[in-house]
Amino acid sequence: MSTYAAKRVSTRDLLLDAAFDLFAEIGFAGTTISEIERRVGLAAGSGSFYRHFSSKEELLPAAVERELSKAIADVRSAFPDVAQAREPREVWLRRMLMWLRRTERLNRLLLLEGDRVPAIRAAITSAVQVMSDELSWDGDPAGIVGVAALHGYLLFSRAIGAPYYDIDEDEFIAALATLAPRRQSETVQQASTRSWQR
Amino acid sequence: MSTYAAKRVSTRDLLLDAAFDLFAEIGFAGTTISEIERRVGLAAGSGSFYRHFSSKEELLPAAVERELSKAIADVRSAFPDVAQAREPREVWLRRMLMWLRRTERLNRLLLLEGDRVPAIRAAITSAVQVMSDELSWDGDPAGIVGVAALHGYLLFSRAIGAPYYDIDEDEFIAALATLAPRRQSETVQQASTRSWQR
DNA sequence: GTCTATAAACGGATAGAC
DNA sequence: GTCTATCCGTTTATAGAC
Repeated sequence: MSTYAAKRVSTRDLLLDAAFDLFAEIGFAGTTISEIERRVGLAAGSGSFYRHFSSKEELLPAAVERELSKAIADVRSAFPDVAQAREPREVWLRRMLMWLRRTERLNRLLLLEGDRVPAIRAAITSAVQVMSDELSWDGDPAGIVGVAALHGYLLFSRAIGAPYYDIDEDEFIAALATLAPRRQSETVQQASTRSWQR
Repeated sequence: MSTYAAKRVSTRDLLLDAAFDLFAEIGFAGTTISEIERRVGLAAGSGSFYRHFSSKEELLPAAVERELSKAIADVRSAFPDVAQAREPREVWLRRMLMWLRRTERLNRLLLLEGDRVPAIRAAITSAVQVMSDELSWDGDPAGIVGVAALHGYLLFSRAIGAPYYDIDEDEFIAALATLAPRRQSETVQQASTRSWQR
């Protein structure tokens, strides 16, 4: 009941955090209860975990739920009142990239376990929608293309262990920022001269 | 020795294919030898698998290697002599999307196990380079942005179980195709200083 | 709430008959 | 090359002392 007691993180929450880290890193199947216990300072292999959760399966949605709440809170505190902002495209792209980094493990878990566990897919998908709203992103096609590109860039840079096609982050954002929808009148002529054509 | 015998797929190759499917679907840790045996028609739980491979670990790089060979061969037969092609951006984007679909499971496996198994990361990364060359893609920044966007679109559409931000494939490609670098006069100042900025 | 001990099931791997 | 049978380590989960 004391202020101190209220501030100390419960073992249950520590377990949820450790479990989420492991699930996102190596997947649900590869994660053992023993490793989770070890990470929070419990004796590995003792069933102490089971005083807090009744099964490993029960842990998965609970860990996702907790991480989603934290991510949403973080987005709200990091980008308050961004709705009215009028800003250069590059600033917006950097903000989206920060957001994608913050939610990187959630997205990875979605990729890993989304198929197998529909509840996770639904929870993460709807939370992403909430955060998109917070970021005041109206979802125009050009914006979606930008976010998709950042998504791909981030995921594969991580997977490859080097910048995607050796383009560093600043270069990538700069390239994205200079892309804009062509006006109707320009389209035909420019289509035959651009550099992506061989 | 007979023509028929040469054409019949060996059990070893069936095992490699089944293993690859499972690894890409549910990951290495989540895949059991029993399930692999079941998929190729062997009795699940019998050690028949071990007449072909000495361990589960040995199976992983072998399965990736086989799938990489098949993917490269498919790309060559599907897009022969594309080097000289002059084509609209949208056609190029659709071709890249086809390629990404063909290599989707390889990319998923890279995401899943690349960190844990450097050999897989290296093999897939270098094969992707080979295929990029086959597709005669010079890797200009605008092109890389396009491929990254398609990558993100494809991966997350699959993970979400619906089109990414509810934009269907044709719309997405159309949006990508109409994006072009703004003219120098509009952006040269920002663009030239961006790379040095933090 | 955590520990020791242990049950029960599972998964990787081997031996030997056919 | 496949099967039955089995070994053994690991993992999930429970019981009971403190």
